[in-house]
Amino acid sequence: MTDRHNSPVHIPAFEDESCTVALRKQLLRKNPLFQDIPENAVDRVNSRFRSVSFEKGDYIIREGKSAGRFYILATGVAKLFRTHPDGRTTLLDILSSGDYCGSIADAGFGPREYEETVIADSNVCSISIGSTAFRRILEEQPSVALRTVDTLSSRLRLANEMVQQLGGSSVETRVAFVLLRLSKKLGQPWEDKILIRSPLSREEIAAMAGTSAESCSRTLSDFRRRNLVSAGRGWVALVDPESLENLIA
Amino acid sequence: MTDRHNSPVHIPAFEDESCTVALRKQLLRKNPLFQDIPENAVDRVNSRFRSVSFEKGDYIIREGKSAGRFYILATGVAKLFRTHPDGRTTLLDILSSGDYCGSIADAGFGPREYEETVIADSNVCSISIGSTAFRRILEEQPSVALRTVDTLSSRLRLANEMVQQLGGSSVETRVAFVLLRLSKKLGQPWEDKILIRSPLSREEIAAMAGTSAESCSRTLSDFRRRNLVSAGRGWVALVDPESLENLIA
DNA sequence: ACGGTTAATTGATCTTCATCATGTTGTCCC
DNA sequence: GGGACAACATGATGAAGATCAATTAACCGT
Repeated sequence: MTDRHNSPVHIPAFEDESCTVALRKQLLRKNPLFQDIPENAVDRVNSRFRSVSFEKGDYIIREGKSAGRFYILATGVAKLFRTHPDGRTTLLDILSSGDYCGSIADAGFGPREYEETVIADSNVCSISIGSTAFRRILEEQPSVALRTVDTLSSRLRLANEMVQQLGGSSVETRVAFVLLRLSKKLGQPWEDKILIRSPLSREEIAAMAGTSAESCSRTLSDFRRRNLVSAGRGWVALVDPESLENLIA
Repeated sequence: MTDRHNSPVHIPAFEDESCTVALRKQLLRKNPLFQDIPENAVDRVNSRFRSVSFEKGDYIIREGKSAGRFYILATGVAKLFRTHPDGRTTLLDILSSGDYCGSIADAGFGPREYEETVIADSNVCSISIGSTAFRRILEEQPSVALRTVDTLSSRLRLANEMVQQLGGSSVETRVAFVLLRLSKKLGQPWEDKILIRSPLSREEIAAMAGTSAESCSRTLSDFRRRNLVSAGRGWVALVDPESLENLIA
């Protein structure tokens, strides 16, 4: 387990970023959703949001609670999951800066309660808006609506890919798939590898890949032997993404 | 196997509907996406679509083919699936009247090729529009954009539910889940039961539930013994949806 | 109504993976 | 730097389900 030495747990990616005012202000313009709104509309849109911070471990949204707000993450990471009736949990995604969660649909359409839970996995700064107000923006700013449609389409495609993987692949393939997906989203170069910038236990990878923590551990050990990944307590880095990609195809 | 006698294969649900002009014209107004466009815009929007028919077995869209069109089904059913590299197939959804498929994103955003395949499972009439033209409608008619966002959100939620099921449940649960989902979408009362209005082989149910045709058959046999479903060659009807629902929870 | 075709069923076997149990090691905190 | 705790690793076992094989019977055409 030589991998474990010189662990990356303390490199900046894993530290809290501060949630400065400047950052919160610039979030809108950096966010894909608002990329092409006209200059003169930025302030008006911006003023409708308010900022909200969460401590690590806080619920951002919670299954069963009454829905109605929409959040965009500025800094930090959060975990999006669904809970089975028996208490087990399926990790659907890890959200980071620019990602959003919550409900867009309001009273008329869709469920009145959140069906997913989002928990801050580090300190998180976000901006937030009520669904109804957000819908007003969508009406007034067609470009935002188009971007929203695009982003939702893209998420839907990812979800469908996941359904395909879970439905028809081995544990090895599913774990490889999850790692690649996370690295594309949260990857950061580190010592010739791609480090996944999020605390990530075996249990959590397992919850994403639809397997058990033990099987996940075995698979990672195997990947390590084949020099495909480095992994330690709470972190994973990809050494050879191409070969992992081949495992899936 | 007394179930099999008096098969429903020939009741109207399974017959082709004709694709009349009147029907095609009314499609827009019945479709959720266009439900609240102003009266005076209907014709303008309508004129941008063109109608396309498909014979049973035709490809409507095909993985790997260059994307760029958007289809709304008027009559008939079609199957939406993804193909694994090894040729196996994951059935993601069964589309029927009012459902749509294809790409909304155009050149700038998203992949240039379809990532899913849709095959007509009966004769299908649809209306179709280029992605770019559709985006123009989204820009001009905010209500359509909102509806599109809502529908995508709803589909995404369904996909996430599916991920949860596939990731953490037994074959029995997954099959029950798939049957319930299909019955909600394609259910039709028939002899005190809810018939699923679509040709549906064990293989296809299996492809949706992420299992093998044999396991699916065993599960259905068991459900039949417990008086939860009726099923024959190519069809399934729910006898006791409540109990099936309990299997999932 | 009668065969023929092919989906569906059922049984037997083998593989994969979840689970349980136990040992190991990184990380945190002093 | 050292001890404690929790995460991780790994071995053994069993259960769920995939796969292979053989039989049955639903539906179709005539």
